[in-house]
Amino acid sequence: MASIKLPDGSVKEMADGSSVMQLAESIGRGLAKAAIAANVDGKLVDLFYPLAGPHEVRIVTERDPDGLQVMRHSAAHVLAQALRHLYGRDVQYTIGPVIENGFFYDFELPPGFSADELPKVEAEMQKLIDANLAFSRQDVPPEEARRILRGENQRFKDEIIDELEKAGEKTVSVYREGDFTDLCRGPHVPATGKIKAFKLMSVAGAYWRGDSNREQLTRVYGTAFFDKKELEKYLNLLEEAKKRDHRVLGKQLSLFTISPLVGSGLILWMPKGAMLRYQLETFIRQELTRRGYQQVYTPHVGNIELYKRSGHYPYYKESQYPPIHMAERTGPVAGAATGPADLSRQAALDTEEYLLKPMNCPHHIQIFAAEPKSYRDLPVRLAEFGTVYRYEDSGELNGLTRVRGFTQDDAHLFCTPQQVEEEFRSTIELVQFVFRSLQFQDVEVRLSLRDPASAKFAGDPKLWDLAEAQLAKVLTEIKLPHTVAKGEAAFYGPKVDFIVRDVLGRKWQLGTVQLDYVLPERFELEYVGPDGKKHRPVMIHRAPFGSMERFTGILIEHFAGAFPLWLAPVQAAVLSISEKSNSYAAEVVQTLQQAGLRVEANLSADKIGAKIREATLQKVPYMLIVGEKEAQGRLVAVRTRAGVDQGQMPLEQFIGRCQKEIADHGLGEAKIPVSA
RNA sequence: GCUGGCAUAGCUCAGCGGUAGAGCGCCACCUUGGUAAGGUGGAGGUCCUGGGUUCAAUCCCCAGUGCCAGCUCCA
Repeated sequence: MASIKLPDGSVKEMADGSSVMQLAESIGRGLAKAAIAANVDGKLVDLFYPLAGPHEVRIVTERDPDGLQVMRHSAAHVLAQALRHLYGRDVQYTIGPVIENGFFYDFELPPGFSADELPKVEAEMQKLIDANLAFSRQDVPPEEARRILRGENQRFKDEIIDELEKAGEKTVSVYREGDFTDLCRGPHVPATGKIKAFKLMSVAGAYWRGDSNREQLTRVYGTAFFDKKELEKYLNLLEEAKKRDHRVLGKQLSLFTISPLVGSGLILWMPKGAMLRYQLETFIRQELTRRGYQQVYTPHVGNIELYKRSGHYPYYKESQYPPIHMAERTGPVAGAATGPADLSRQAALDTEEYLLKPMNCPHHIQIFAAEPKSYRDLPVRLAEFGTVYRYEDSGELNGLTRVRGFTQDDAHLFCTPQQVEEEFRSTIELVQFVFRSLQFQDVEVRLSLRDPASAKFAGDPKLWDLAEAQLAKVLTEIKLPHTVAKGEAAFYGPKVDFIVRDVLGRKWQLGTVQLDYVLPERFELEYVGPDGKKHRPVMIHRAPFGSMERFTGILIEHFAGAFPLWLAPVQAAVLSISEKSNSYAAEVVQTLQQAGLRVEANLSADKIGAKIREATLQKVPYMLIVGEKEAQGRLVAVRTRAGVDQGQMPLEQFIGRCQKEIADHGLGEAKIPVSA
């Protein structure tokens, strides 16, 4: 007998070999109808899975997130089947997993396949869904699976089967629906009719096995839901997300631009974007002063020897702008060497090469090393908004979030080994403070460690172990939930990264705190300890924003362009009712500017409705409507960008409220109360 | 870097083998209007760049550049 324990704690006895479906039916017709798959002892299985002996079983239905995943995976199979029908047996299907908002499947397709074909593919899929083809499963030895899939003319599957075999699998599973056969772990929906609403989203390239040296496949993305309304909701969400895209808002709100003539990935900050950035920088600067940092400035280039010494050059040669060769300036004409001194000078110039700096740490290290240090001086915290240049592959560039020139809100802390944990803790707290101040909720904290198997990581493994242990200890002490990523460390040390998503769901690393025992070693940094002897300091690299460009990009999306008052490039728009009120409007502007507020006036011949509309679209926090009534009483009529008419108030009162709102960085959905 | 798509007015986009359009924006005039679009007129284009096919190319072909999506990479 199969003894089935259900989620409500009850136990059901069934004949051995009874299927999950039979179990569901025995519980209720409704459940059987809604059943998609089942969770048996923690494992997802098909409805035809046979039960024997004691089990804990939970029927997975359409309402269960697992059910959605199973159905989407089945949709991927239907996609493959449809492509096979349309393009023949040469179509190679490789892998087709479920992803966060849908699924994809990678194919080798006839050349010329493009997104234009998707409607045709969708139509074929719909036919297969309408046919309500049942899924079936067969467990076979690897050799048999190989034979079956070769019979289907599939060559990529061999490689997958080989791996499964190597991993010790004695049997592998093959699923069929209608005339389509695929190697698959399962489970699947009972029949294709369970796929109620689906859409193919896009076509893109992808490498077989994610290896850029191997076959380039065609990846078809799709999504599916149990309900047409759910699908529509999702598609609407995507539309809304596009409107928040910082590249779109950056243009609409005149925040930044990129000119191909200047260069790809090089950001031109327009006045409004620059003001936003200036406010962020001011905010950080104040924080740094409070926390005992010292500001420094360093140049945008550095001798290549500096980076050879630091180790950056060999590691990151690929993604640097090519070195500037001085030799090109000292050819035969320019050289005109006449004496031995000139010759040696020219020889030196000939070999000199400069890099646009890919990072600031080597420069800061030179500042630290410029004067002898005592343990009494430590920790030394050197901060700079340092602009760095990295030659990213063209395909990587993306608005403000992936660029070739960017400014880090960088700092390097030099401390004694005893100070490491405290300094590390306080920098983590600084990053958290920054994120909190900007109302970021959804931040992934990632502890990035080295991969001992990789040659990428420099320095003494013992120091790595120490550094990694220190980071983990601090994270545990401050109870900061985090993920761990092996192999993601910087070449010189482990780090804690703060990662957020953009509106399209892509993850970006913003803040970072990195522990480094390697660079102090390479540059032979030292300080004199209480014992009068030389000791080696430890470095912490940290950037709460990460880069001003990327952070600003994410911030634009975060606020959908409606920045809190303290950040808004224009804080108030003064709108005159008619040109008769223009002189008072100008006076209001001047008064507000004198009070330190950022104001724009609209004195045009437009009607007030049009002026309000324009300022609202520009997401200006406050609109001050001024007509003859206001002019007489030195008043302003306040309207928020959210569309709330807050009525008239004395000009001075408005200023006072703004100053208060700015000072406490309150989120500016125009929260000035009408009374008080 | 790879695969695919796209590139037309300041912006968003339509269009066609016979040298080009809309809406918004801009400018001017009229209007002086009280909380999300007043009216009229006007200016504005190397149809991304370079080759090729053609009597003729913005359109078709090739190459390049840039952008978009994904992959790969990522300090």
